[in-house]
Amino acid sequence: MPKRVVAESERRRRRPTKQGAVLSERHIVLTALRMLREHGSQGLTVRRLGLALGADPSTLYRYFRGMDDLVLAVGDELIGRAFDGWTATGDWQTDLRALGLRIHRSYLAHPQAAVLTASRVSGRPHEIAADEAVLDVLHRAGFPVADAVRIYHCFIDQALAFAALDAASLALPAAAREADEAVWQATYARLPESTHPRIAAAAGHLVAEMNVSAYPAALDMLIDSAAARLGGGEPPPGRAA
Amino acid sequence: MPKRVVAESERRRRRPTKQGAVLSERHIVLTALRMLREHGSQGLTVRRLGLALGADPSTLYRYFRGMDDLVLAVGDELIGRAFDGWTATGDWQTDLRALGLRIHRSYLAHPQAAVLTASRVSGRPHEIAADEAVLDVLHRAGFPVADAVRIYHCFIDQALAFAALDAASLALPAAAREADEAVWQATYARLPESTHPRIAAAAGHLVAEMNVSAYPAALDMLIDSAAARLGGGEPPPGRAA
DNA sequence: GACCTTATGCCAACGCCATTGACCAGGACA
DNA sequence: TGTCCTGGTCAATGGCGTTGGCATAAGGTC
Repeated sequence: MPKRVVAESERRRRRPTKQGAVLSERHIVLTALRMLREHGSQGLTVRRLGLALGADPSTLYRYFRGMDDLVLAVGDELIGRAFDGWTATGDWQTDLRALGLRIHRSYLAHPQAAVLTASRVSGRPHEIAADEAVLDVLHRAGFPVADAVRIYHCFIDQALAFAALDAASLALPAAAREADEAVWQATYARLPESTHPRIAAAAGHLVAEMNVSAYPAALDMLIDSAAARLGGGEPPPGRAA
Repeated sequence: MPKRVVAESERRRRRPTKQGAVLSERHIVLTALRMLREHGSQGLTVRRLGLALGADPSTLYRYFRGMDDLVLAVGDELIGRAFDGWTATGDWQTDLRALGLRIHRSYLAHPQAAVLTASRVSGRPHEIAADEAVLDVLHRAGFPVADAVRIYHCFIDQALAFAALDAASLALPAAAREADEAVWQATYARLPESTHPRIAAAAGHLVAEMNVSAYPAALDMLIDSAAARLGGGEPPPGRAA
């Protein structure tokens, strides 16, 4: 039993598996991502992963403390991908918007993985780099540090929170997802005006609106509000109760 | 095997269980809620639920199609509670803020349940009532229907998304949660200024800020932005890519 | 190239889990 | 009182994560 997992950087002996595969943290993470895509967010199991890797399931525990540890590593991979090839333009609103959309898009590219990881904090390298980048954009925009931290907090949580939410519906198996959309059409569009006047009045708009993500609009509202505060010299909203 | 679950309203024979308990949908939902609190978000299992109810585990399938169906019912219970005792004041900003905070608070009162339910759409009665209430507030505020729908979408998704995100950290078992916070202190506060200047400069603020929810501030920013649009006559932000 | 250490892969087993089909007790209603 | 069928129980199936013990070959040293 693996009392302690060996850190990837200190790994020396890369013994091939019975079926000839050579394992590594990254190889396992990428395989996990593929399995999540193919089998859904419930479909990542140690046994299946072992099968896909050509290794005994228990071998995983030489690389990760358990399933949960692996999931965090998968999440960090997604954050890392969001920043691939990004460079700051110098205009903070443009940069913030681009970063938000990149994070959101990166998670939604792997909805089944995003469901498991988007609400987790790992403290892994890519995550830290992302935080530094956002704080840097706000600093250059001229926000005092206290305001920058508050806006940063709203920004990063909003991005992750919407990623998790939007991923959840994308990650549903096709059948369930169509059922969900059918619920919107069938349930909401059919509510009588007498009991649900606002829904009835908005039914057409709702069906169209609810099939796309609200994140871009919500992000723009956040940036708008921050910009107004920066211009007017007021502090950003504090936190209520 | 229960090919079809009998609707609660059509249930007639309430046969007591071997151990004398009388079951109902709501009783099961409330028990599930209690078990989630006591055993964590992974701790809701059919077997344990049966034990807690004083019934055979398989009995659950007479009331819900499966675990997933039960989870949706638990979620609707939480939405319902958010609206308990709420009445509109007529001031749309006040009302919207109150509703957002109520939803957020209701989910966070049961973090382990919120993790499972906050990103799910059920189409159940309480959920529909909530949608009607929000649309009604926006309508009375004077937003044209298209704008109202877009703001409603941002509002409801942001509330649920933050609820899910914040619940996730609250729902961690005490040990893991302290480890998470320790990561913040240890990892972030210790990053050298040379490689992570912005994090280093903001370290003190970060440690304080990251332990509370960003939702109230994010909500205020959303309302601010909507108010500016209403005043200025501009439409709210559309959706980008 | 031989030897030693030990990292790393494999095996078997444990105790969970959700779900199902067959069965039957007993409440509802005629 | 007799019939029907809801809503309980029981037993079984095939999965799951995780662990302890073991075997073996990789890498370092001489």
